[in-house]
Amino acid sequence: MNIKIAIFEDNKLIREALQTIINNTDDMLCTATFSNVNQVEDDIEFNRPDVVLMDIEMPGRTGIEATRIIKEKSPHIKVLIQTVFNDNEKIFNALCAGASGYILKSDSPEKILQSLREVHSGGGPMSASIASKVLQFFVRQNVILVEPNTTNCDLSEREKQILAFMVEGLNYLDIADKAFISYETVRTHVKHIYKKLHVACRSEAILKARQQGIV
Amino acid sequence: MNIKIAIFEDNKLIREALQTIINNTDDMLCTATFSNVNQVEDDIEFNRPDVVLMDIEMPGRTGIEATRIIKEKSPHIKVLIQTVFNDNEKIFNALCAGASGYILKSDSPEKILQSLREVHSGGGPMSASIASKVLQFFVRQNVILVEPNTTNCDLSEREKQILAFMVEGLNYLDIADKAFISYETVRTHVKHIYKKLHVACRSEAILKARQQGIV
DNA sequence: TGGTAAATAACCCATTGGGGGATTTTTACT
DNA sequence: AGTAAAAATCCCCCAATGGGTTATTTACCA
Repeated sequence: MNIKIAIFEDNKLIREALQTIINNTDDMLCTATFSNVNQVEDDIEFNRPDVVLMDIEMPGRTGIEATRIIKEKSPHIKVLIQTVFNDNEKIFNALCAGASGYILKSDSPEKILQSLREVHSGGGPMSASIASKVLQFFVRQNVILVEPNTTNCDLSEREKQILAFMVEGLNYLDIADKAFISYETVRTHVKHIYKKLHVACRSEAILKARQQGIV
Repeated sequence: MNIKIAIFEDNKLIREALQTIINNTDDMLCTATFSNVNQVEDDIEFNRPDVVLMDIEMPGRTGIEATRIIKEKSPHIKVLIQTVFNDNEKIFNALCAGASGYILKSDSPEKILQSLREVHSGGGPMSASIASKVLQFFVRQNVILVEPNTTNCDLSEREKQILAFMVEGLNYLDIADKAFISYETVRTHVKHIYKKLHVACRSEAILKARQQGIV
């Protein structure tokens, strides 16, 4: 029943402190600790934790790379990133790598334990101040490029069909065959689709289609 | 020198209260107030504010639509969204529409004035609790689709130059002129860039370049 | 000193995208 | 019912893009 936790942390003192804290908690068990992520694939393979507490800064491979590897191999394992830094881009990268939550090392033990429980139950704990900065970073960096469901979906049924074929990777000729219309008609539809979606090329249209669930 | 502010707010009491607060502040001037956004194009055209204080919920066209229109026509105008709601999706949509910041109507006048100054100077004020919720919403909704800095940046200096020209919107011929090389060489570089960035077309390359700060 | 990477350049060819224009069918609205 | 708008269909022209291949020169590194 206990939450099985693995710790990746290069600092021995911190590592052992975390282990002690976790093992003195009723509903948790620290089943393994590691001082680096160089064998993270094997470590995870053999240890099978529920949650990984991951230091973002480590000698050799970083915690972000390790997070990506873990989430690729075992998407069900939650990763809680822990760091001394408050670096928007690092946090951003960690989130992209699949981290479930993000806490600071300065957070209290109670906060850490609570965050471990939260990620385990599917939540995404993150200190509000961190979240605010990251969001601003997103907006500034134009990471948020999705136009939400407003201007689109005035695609006609036929246009949606054509777009779906495009998402499948078909070229105009193949789409023409599948849709029983001429090559030129496909092109006309595609032009209309681009205008309505405000895109200029195929891959942008596909991106939007996916993001907005038009397909 | 004053920050010129336009208010869009359907509630007359709130609208006039905001106007009074702003006009009693040294560095700000409320140059116009509107009870709806149905003529927002013209309103902005004639009024030319620095910052727009926008109610998200209004009869007729919503503040989100208005925000998108404003940012399309006048990207330099900052929009500060104000609402009684704390709805992740609404906030998300507002951000996508180009809003610079997001505050609650329950925020104090001081907070509102401070936020107006922040957006005007390029910041993105947002209550930390709102940001946290929105971020979690993003992660859950898989809005964040960006592959962070992993495989790229092995671009050569020359390739980065070419990519920068592409970001500026130049075509092959113009890039060739600017870089003092032949059209064909530009094309060769571009092909290499695409391979290294794992993209298949110009706009994808530009997207990655922006997101990963290669430019 | 030989191999590798980068920069340069050229060729061929298919596909794509943008600009028109045109006709017919369907839908919608008065 | 009649008309206007939108959708669907088709065609042409042409510039730009993307992929592949090959080749030469330079520079650097092991």
